[in-house]
Amino acid sequence: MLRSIERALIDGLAGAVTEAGHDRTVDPSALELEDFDDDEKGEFSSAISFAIAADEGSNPMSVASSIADAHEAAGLPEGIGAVTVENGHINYHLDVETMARRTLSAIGDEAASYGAREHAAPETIIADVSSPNIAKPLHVGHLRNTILSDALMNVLEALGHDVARDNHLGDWGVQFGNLLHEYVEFGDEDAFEEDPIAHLLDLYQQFEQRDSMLEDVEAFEALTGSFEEAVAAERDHHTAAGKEWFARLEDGDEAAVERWERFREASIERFEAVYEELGVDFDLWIGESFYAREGWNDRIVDRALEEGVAMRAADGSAFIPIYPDEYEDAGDPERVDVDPSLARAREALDAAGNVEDADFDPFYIVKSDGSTVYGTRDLATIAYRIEEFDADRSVYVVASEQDHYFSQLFVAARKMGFTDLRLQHVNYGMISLPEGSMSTRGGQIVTVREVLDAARDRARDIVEEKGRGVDDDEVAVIARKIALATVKYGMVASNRGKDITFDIDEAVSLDGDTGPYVQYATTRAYSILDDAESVPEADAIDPGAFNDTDHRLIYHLGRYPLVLNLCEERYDAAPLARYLLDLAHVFNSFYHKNRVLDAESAAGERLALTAATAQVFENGLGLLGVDTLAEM
RNA sequence: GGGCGCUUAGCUCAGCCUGGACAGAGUGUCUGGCUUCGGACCAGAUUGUCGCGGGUUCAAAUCCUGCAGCGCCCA
Repeated sequence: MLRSIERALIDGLAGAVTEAGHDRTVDPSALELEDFDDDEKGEFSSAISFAIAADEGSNPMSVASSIADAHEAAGLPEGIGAVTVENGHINYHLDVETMARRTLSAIGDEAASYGAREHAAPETIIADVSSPNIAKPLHVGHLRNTILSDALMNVLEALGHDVARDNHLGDWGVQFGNLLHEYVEFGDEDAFEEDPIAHLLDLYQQFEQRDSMLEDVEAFEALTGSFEEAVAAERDHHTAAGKEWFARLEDGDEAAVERWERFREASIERFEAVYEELGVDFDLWIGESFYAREGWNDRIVDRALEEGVAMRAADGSAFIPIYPDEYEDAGDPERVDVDPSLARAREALDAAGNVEDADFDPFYIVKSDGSTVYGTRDLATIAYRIEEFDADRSVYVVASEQDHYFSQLFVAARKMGFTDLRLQHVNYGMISLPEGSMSTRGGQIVTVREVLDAARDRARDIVEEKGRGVDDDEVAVIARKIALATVKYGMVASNRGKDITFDIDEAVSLDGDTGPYVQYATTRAYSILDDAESVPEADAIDPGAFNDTDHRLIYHLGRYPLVLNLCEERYDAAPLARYLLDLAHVFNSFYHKNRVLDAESAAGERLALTAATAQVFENGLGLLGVDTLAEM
């Protein structure tokens, strides 16, 4: 409703500007949506009078008045009750009765699909989400990724896109050769059965620590050179063995593949338990290994070399050269501008003598030992998504550490001739934990398991202390849902690009801007509705019966669809999370100021409004993956 | 050495992309509110060189630019 009024206002404003004798084009940015709280500003306002006055050398106040008069004479759009001029601004005021009637009937009619719509330009979207490496536990980074991408994809689906979530597992690469080697040499069957991921992580770290051991040794100059050499030789032996195991894996060697599959299956089994607890689901679990084992990587390499997009280096590696001026807009097929030929790279290489010093960035697709890398598999994934899925957009929900990598990948893809697909890196900032909030066990990673357990324990204490109408056997279930709300809000309430400090104490304290605050408001709405004998339909109420406090709530309910649009624009779920916090504030204030049940007037109207609010909470929290609670 | 990003109240963060009317929340601190639909709440008070300098503009937290600090990536 606000959206259609906004469009009508822009058209009307453009007409009024001309009618009042001013020469100025009016675009949508000329109109601003204001908060409902301010009587002076109205709900929509325009400052276009200042720009016109500056051009004409006239007074903004009189320009504004002339436009407002012209607009009023031509007729204001339906739903706008008045136009005023204040401080040179043109302010439009909603007709509150129309707003109430239209907003409440829209929510009543559309119910669970209020806010959702058919998209004018729907896309088929495939997104890399979560994407953990197998043989390692899920950590807080995966937590943010998984929760953000789940919410974002839910929103995109609600807005009419066709979305496939692909858990793009990191299940291929030389590190699994290393792991196979460690396992064969030092692995323990029983320990693996007991807790496969923990055991594999130990082996993995053991492999990696050989490097740091070497550094330690180098630090002690007192030690003899021969000891240093011995350590280096030991390290080299294991590195070579790891590479050999990965080569065996790539060749399909039975002993290698069989073990690797065990690692993969055990990891996935553990991951699935966590995902289920988080309440998230995926459409695809393709993983990097698929592209290696099904020949997609080889085809990418062949194609890149045959078409002269990639070049061989002296050491046998192959790369696609990328020039600094090509990065801009590579994600957008309509604006991308790259030169796939190698002429420029050859010149640069001649001038510089070697790849490192040349004036381009090499995007490697084959290493000197012939094995493939990340980039090869990501190019293969793009080819697959175009050929097998006919996707319009390939989305990568990956931490912003990878910004540079993805801008290179996108340029490389364009050079490969993959021009039909929109490529988008949805990056997000790092998560850190405040000092002392949780044990990080000597600098090791903080796992999703640890965060969830801590959140659940805190939530349980609070439910036991403050819960009302909660039976003892329900405490655990409710505590779990509250814990999830705290964690999800902690991950998604900040704009995705920003690093966040996740303070579990603050998140679970349930005071102020937290997930449980929104849950609490919803529970209060349910509680009122429960006590009502019946809730009137939206078209059976008198829209003139509401007061200012009611209007404020209605206005916020009407904003909901605009908020989803904003989420799509930014590819972020944070606007939705914050909107629901706002709505909870407004609703809490509403029922404190206004009696609902047995009110002297407008009882039925406020019940209908309460029902509509509960509906919007359900819809919005549902997209964020947060459960509502009848009791808490 | 090169590139990207961040810097707004004591703390955690919106607002910036698309410039506009006194810069907003939460938290903290202080005050008030339960015989009334659930006090995990509400009402009020308090808190700012919008990192620093320069520029563009009728108008800059917002756009451009230089610098500083922090983070990340590449080498």
